[in-house]
Amino acid sequence: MEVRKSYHHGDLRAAAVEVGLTMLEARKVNDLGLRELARAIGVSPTALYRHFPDKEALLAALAAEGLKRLAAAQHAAAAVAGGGVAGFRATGAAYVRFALSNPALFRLICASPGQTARLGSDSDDAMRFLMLNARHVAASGGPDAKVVAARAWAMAHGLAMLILDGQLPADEALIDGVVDNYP
Amino acid sequence: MEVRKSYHHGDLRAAAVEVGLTMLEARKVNDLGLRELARAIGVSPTALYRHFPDKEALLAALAAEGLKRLAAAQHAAAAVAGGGVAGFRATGAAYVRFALSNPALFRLICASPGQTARLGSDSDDAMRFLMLNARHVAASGGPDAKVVAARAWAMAHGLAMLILDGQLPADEALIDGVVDNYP
DNA sequence: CACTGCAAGTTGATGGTGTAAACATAAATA
DNA sequence: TATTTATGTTTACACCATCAACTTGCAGTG
Repeated sequence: MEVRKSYHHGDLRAAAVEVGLTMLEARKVNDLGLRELARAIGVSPTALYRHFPDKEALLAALAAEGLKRLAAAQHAAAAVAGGGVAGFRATGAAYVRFALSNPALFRLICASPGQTARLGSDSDDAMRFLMLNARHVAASGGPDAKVVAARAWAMAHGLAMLILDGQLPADEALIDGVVDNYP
Repeated sequence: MEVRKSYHHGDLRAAAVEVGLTMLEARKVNDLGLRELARAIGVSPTALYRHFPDKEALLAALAAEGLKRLAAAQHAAAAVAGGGVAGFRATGAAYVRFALSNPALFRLICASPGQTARLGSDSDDAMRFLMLNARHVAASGGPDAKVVAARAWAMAHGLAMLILDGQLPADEALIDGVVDNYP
């Protein structure tokens, strides 16, 4: 972390997000502290309160940036795999891979609710893609599209969480088996 | 909480677990504090250190008791539903229902790793039941039994977590749809 | 029964946290 | 240039987990 010459920082908010994300990369649990972050940036703890009302808002900003990166990773994976079911599965695999590569950030994303995703609505971009594929699968005479979507999301999410919590082994073959041949 | 007359408590360890579990019932996140618990029991904070090496061990004791209750709930549900696939699904539904009814405790259970479950081994009782059913399903020409087991667990776990984190609605119909018709 | 040892409580202190209030500085604006 | 305003700093408070040293009373032995 570089030393800052001027009394004012320049863009403390951006620095907080950037340094915060960097610090999160190195940990398995989401235990980032406000004072700790301020120390790393080289600023007094209370300076952060000029840019975030409280610690929760700070973490929410980190989570928002993390969510963007997750979405980008999913987009990229889907693009590589092409459309259709292959793209759908690639999206799920990317979700799990992102979680395993960024444990603390992923946990932070989950813990920052934003708002409850309404499975039917096309609120989010990822949600739109999820429902699109779910409808496609459901069309060929299966259960309701919402159920298909919830199942796919839950499976990827549960797999990621169980591995992160050390309750399932981070076995690549297992992950592929679970994600790649569903539905 | 009753007042204690004697200098010594009698069975502080048991009281800590009991009161701790009671306090967890009232919260959505696992933010139980050591001092807070001691206060509720009516004992000095450091007294707990005679029975637990640190806060983590305290929480692990709570998690262990919670795991017993989860297992009991699953057993009961399976017994009611009878054996076979119906019992299997009932186990999954009980898992989700337990999580929704005891959010903080469930999160605590997940956060206390114990040891990584080896999906093949019959280490745990619940694990044995899971693998038994997975083998049954897998026998009728499907994917590997381990994959079936991981999928079922991940789906129940993911569904519970997404609802707890407010990312999926706690819609009873959705839960039934996801769990009841799988696999 | 008296004495003694040890388990299980206590108080007090240390360094950590998030956050509020008052003050200081530099940049922007009139 | 003078003043307002955004953005820092210091200080202080209440809370937390944990350590060390002290106290209490039950249990077992002489």
